[in-house]
Amino acid sequence: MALEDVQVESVEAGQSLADRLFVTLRGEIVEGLIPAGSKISEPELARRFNASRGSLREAVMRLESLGLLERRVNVGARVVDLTERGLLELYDVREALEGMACRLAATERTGEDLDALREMLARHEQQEELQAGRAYFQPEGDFDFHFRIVQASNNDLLIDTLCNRLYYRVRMYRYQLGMASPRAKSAFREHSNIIDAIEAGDGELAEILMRRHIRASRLNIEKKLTQ
Amino acid sequence: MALEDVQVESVEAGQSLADRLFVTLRGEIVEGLIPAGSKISEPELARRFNASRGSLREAVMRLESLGLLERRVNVGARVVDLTERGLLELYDVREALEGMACRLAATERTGEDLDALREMLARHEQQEELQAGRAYFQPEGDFDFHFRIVQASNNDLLIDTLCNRLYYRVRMYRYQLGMASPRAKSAFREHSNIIDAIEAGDGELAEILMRRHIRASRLNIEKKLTQ
DNA sequence: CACATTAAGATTGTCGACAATCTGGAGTCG
DNA sequence: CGACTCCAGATTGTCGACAATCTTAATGTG
Repeated sequence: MALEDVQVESVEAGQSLADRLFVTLRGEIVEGLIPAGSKISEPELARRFNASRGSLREAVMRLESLGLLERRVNVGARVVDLTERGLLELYDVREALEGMACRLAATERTGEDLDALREMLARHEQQEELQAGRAYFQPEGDFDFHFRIVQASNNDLLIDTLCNRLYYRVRMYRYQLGMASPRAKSAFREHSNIIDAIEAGDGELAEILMRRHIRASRLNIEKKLTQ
Repeated sequence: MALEDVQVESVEAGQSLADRLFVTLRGEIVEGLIPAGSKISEPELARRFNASRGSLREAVMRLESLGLLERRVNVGARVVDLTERGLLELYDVREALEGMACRLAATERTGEDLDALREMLARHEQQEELQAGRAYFQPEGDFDFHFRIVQASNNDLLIDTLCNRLYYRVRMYRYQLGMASPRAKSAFREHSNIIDAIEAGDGELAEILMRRHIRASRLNIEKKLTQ
C-alpha cells in the first residue's frame, strides 16, 4: 500500500526535510515495513532518501521521543519491541486519558463537535449494516471515534498526549499484532451510548462508559493472549 | 552563577554532550533563568556552552518534545508561555494519569515500594511538625510523594509519561507561578490515606482518593486565579 | 502620514568530514 | 575446547561551513 506516499505528499510545503523524513519513517515503522526490534542504520537510511545524515538524525530523534525508537549512546537506535505487556500498559494509560477526555468533552464540546460525532456515528452504522457482523473495520472506524472524542475535550495537553504521542503506538500494535477486536456490534453500541452521554453533558457517565469500553477491549485482548 | 557547570558535571560519564546540554537547559527553563516566552538563539547558546550548534540543536529538539519549547520552521524555538489555562489542563491530565497510577500501585506494589512510601510519609510528618502549618514542605515533599506513587505503578509507559514528560512542566509552573498550595495539613492527611489504600490493595479507593487530592489542588488554584 | 517595498543582517536548515566509540571476528593462550 | 585479547570495519557523536529563509529597519510612494 502506498500509505506512506500519501502521508508524505499530504504534507503541505513549508515543512523541513527532517519533517518529511519523520512522517515517512513513522509510517513505515507503524506498518511494520521497518520491523519491530530492527536496528536503524543512519547512513543506510540517509542514502535511501538522498538526505544528509544530519537531517535523518533529526527524524530519528523525533521518533525516539514518540516512543517508537529506543536510542543508546554510541550504539544507535532500534525500533521498539512489541510485547504483550506493552500493549496492556497502553490500554491502562488510554483508559485513564480517554476517560478524562470524555468527561471534558461532555462539558466543553461545541455544537460542531456534536454534529461531527453524530455524522461519524451514522457513517459507522451504515458500514456495520453493510458488513453485517463482520468486524466493522475497527482500525479506522474505531480510530476515528476515539480521535474525535479527544479533539472535543478542548484540552490541548490531553490532545497532544493522545493524538501525537500515544496513537502511533496504538496503530503500530493494531497493524502488526492485528488486534482489531471482533466486538464490532457491541463496540458500536458503546460508541453510541458514549456520544449520548456527551450530548447530555453528563461528564461523569461519559467517563465511566469510555473507561468500560476501553477496559472491555483490554479484557478481550487478555483473553486472546492467555489462551 | 556556575549552576550550569554543577549540573553538567553531576551527570555521570558516558552521556553525550547533547545529553548534558539538554539537562542543563531543562533546569534553567524550569527555574525561569531562561524566562518563559523568550526566544532561544541557537548560535548564542552554542557559544555560551562552547558547543557546536548541532549538539545544541539536539538538546533544543528534545526540549521541544518535552513540551518546554515550541519550534516553528525557519523561525526558531521559544520557551512556552505559562498560562492559567495551561496550568489547569495540566491538573486534569495529572488527575487522570495519577489516579490510574494509584489504582495500579495498589495491586502492583512490592514490599519495598510500601516501605519507601511509609518512610517518606514519616519524614514528611516530621517536617510538618517542625514547620507547624506553614506551607512549603510541599514543593519537594509533594513532588516526592507523587513521583514515588507513580514509580510503584509498574507501568513503564505511565511512568515515562508522568515522570519524564509531564513533571518538568509541573515543576516549571511551581517554580515560576509559585503555586505551592497552602494545604499542607490536609494534603498530608490525604497522602496518608492514599498510602493506606495502596497498602490495603484497594485500587478503586486509591484512585478515587488520588483524584480528589489532585482536584482539590486544582480547585484551590482556580480560586486563587479568579479572585 | 500611512503603507508597501526592498535590502541588510541574522538565523535556521542542510550538508559533508573528522574523531571517538562500539561491534564482530581472527588469533592466541590456558 | 573455551575464554580472553586485539585489530579492522563500521557506526555514532561532534563540528564548521554554505544555502535558504525569516526579521527588521530603512526607503520610497500614494
